[in-house]
Amino acid sequence: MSKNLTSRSEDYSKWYNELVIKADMAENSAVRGCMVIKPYGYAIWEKMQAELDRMFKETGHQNAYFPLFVPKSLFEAEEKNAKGFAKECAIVTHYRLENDPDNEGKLRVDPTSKLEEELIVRPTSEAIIWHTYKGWIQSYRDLPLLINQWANVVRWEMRTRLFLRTAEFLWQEGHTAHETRKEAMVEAELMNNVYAEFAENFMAIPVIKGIKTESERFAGAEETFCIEALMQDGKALQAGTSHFLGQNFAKAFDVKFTNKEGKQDYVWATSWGVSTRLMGALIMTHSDDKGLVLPPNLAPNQVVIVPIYRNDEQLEEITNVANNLMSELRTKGISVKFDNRTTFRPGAKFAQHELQGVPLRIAIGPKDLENGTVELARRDTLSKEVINLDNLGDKVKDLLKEIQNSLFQKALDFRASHTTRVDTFDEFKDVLENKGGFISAHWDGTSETEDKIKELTKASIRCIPLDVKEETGKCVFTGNPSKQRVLFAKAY
RNA sequence: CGGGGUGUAGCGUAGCCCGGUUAUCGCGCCGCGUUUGGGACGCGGAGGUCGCAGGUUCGAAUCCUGCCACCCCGACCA
Repeated sequence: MSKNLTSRSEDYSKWYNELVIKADMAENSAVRGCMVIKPYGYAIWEKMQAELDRMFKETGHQNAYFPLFVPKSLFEAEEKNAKGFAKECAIVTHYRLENDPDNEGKLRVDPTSKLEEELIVRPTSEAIIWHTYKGWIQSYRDLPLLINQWANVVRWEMRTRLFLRTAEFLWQEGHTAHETRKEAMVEAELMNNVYAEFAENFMAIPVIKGIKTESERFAGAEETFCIEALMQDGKALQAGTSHFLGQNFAKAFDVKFTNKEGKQDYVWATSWGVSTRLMGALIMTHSDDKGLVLPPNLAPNQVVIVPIYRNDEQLEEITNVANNLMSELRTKGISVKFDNRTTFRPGAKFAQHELQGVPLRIAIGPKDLENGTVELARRDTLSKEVINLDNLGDKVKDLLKEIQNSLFQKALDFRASHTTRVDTFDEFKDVLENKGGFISAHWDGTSETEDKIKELTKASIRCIPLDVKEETGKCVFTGNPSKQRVLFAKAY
């Protein structure tokens, strides 16, 4: 089995299992494609949650929680949204089991417990939330309503892929209500910017901000903003979306307010979300054949100290040095772990910490005790140096910052070298097949052309970048006039 | 749901075509000892419904039938 992380998606699955997540389905269960998030993986998710939560609150949002179950009548209220998700819903039809008279010791669904109305396990929460908002919004004084929810959702996909498309996943979903179209649009773009900032500054993943074409748009949205990232294997990954929902949901759920002029109007809405899919993005952006590479901002442990010793006296001395070092690092806000397990030898520990992506490793052995030094090793470059203990705290702090930046820069360089401007369809196919990555090409703006290209090449329009300058040209497929280039890629 | 593939110990596997001792090997696990600056070594040990059910046979991991599960490709996937 190939260990090459940069080749194909199946290989990533191997690493997920080894590193942070195990897909562990119950035997004979109808539920497929669920995931177990192991403690180390969950610690990373918690880091992401904490930072996102901070950013949401800084932009005026509050957290709340809404039910897992959505009555079918509410679910179907916004037609487009319902239709978009109809094919991938888990549905609760009964509420009780009973002993199976034909099968000793087994249970069966009690047919008398059939629900009057089926409950949909939320694939997203617009319906239940907008139903609730109706009771919360009467006046412009109740607006804007800026709420976020951390939750799990279920989407019964025909085919799942660990991390990137699991049947159940964790995410946050923001749902906001506004007085005006303009304000809602500003909010949708603002949150897309928050996601971009988070991806780039915190996760060290460069992203393209853009809007989706009509056919890739969220069901029920009028505009979908997105951030698109490029993975090491040349495929694109939608890392987050933020939707301007117009008045669609307000109308579907009858959410009206009295405006400053005393007139009734429907509110304007947005919704936005990122999920545990970001952990897939993290792995596929930075990891190498030795395992995970974590940006320091996301690492549960930024530094690990490994003692190397022959006897108890040496261990004691090393422990003293390590304890001093740890308190120095901790006062500088650096998270550090002393790996003094006696059950593993140093080499095994090195390999384990590399697998887990700990950004910096400090080894302290007998030679270091003599010389007042330590061995400092970087996970990202795999380089090692022996340095003096003096001012080690500052050195470590600087190095962590440098690793964070260098991971981002490396990913950015990769994206730049895998973004190709293309003007003919032959070239388009050639680049897609032999190089991969983003293709910047002219498009005539029609869904027909987009569909046709997707059918022929499996590449879709990932987004219409927001920062692209207008440039007249001819559609790469039809030759019809075009005003700007869009980004194509094969996507997960 | 269509096409292809695979099910043997916690993981990865040999054996299957051509039926025949106690089902192979590696990793991992447990015990003892020696080790410890890049995944240690020696000795000893535990662990198996060979996916499930039926059939053929003196005898089935191996042949036949049915079923189940998983993986890949497609359909599907804001």
